[in-house]
Amino acid sequence: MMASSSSHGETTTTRSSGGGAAEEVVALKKGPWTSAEDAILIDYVRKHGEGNWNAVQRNSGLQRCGKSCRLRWANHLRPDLKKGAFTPDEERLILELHAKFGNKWARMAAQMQGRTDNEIKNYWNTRMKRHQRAGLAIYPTHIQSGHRQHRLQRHRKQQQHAMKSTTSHTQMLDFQNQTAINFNNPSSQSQPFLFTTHQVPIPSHHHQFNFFTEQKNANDQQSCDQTSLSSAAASHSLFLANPLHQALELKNNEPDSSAGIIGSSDFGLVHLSGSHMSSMQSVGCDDHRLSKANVSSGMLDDVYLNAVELGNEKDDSSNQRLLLMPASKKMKDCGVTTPENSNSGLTSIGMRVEEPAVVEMNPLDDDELTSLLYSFPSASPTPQWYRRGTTNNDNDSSGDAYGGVVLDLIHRPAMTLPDHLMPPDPAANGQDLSLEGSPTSTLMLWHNLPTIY
DNA sequence: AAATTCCACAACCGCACTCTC
DNA sequence: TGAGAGTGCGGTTGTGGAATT
Repeated sequence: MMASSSSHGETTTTRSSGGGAAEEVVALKKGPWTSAEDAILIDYVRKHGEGNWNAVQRNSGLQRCGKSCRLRWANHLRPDLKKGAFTPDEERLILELHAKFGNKWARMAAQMQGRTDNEIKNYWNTRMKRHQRAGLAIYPTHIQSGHRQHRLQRHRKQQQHAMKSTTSHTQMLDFQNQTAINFNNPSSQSQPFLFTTHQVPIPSHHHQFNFFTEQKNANDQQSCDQTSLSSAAASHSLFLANPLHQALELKNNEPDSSAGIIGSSDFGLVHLSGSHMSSMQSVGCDDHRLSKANVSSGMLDDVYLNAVELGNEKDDSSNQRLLLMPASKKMKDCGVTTPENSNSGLTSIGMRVEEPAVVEMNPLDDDELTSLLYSFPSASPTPQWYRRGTTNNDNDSSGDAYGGVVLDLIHRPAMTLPDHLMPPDPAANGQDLSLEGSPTSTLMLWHNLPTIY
């Protein structure tokens, strides 16, 4: 049994020995490094090389934990580090890399000679804050449009594949036309169903919207391919790159936006809060061999994902189709961590974190996201800022700037859900997902979905 | 000049992966 | 095959200095 306590920059680690007496092992220092400590560490690495960082403390007398040593070396003492502010070229590169990778700082750092993930992360975060405050777009137009064009291209390709594909036990989902959405009864784990809800106190929402592309062979569970709705939101910055999302975030930051986002706390599709936005990431996974890639950012995974991606592009017979599947079932089948057993990989909005490489494979684009949003009940109570956005209030600059998008969203006719789209009786299956109103009612409230605070 | 806010940076923390035994 | 150590990564927090009020 190990216990740690920390005070005045020192962490004392004790280990209870058999007799019950606590044996003091070591007092590890915390806080800023001194030049003397740096010298010891540099000397140690010069003699022994990098790695085995826990041995540094044992062999050099440095009262720092291995992690701290590694970090200090990697971020400050490494001889190949580039010091000083980022050059304009580097700043441009960061933007491009972030558009490509999302918040994968280590991967970005790997592309930037002499720069550390921490540096890039700090730069990005402060820049994000600044831009958020100023209400500016995160990406310059050329990166934004380039990225979008790239994704649209892929999307069209995927759509062509989908159109060619044959029908199987699950119906094809056409996001553009909002047809053939298969919401099967979730009471049966084997049945496809869109939602999994878990009654977890905010902010740990696990309300997921999972989408799977399925290979031709429906029985080949290993070849399943899962992406999620949040992939359309991609990284935080990609999220913000979308005017709709910008609008959402801007609105959400308003003092009077206490009720929620996307028109309603009851709508709940997107849960955002300022403090959580930084963790917004892209989402997705591939087959079960790639399930680890869902949470890993390893280069080998990248290589593999890229290979898969290339293969998919070349192989017209892959016929990937978008399916709505029960998240827990499908994800288990794919070897993907499910909300039931892990919080990891979930964004603050309850969306699953995706490997950026899969973002590129993701057939969902912002358009599909918007289409999907349309597929949800829209006639929900809206907060003040939301209603303002719909009235073209000229005094509301943010509503003005993004009003078109928001307005379009809310002014979709309230949809009615057929019986088979109705969520299950919570009492019957233990799921706490419910709709308020009749299936034919135009007012449907998802009253247990996440809200914005 | 003092107080407050903003900003950049360093460091820590928790989680998850990989490797070895 | 499972456990534990080592390591990497991303998010968050703490801190000191600059800028602003």
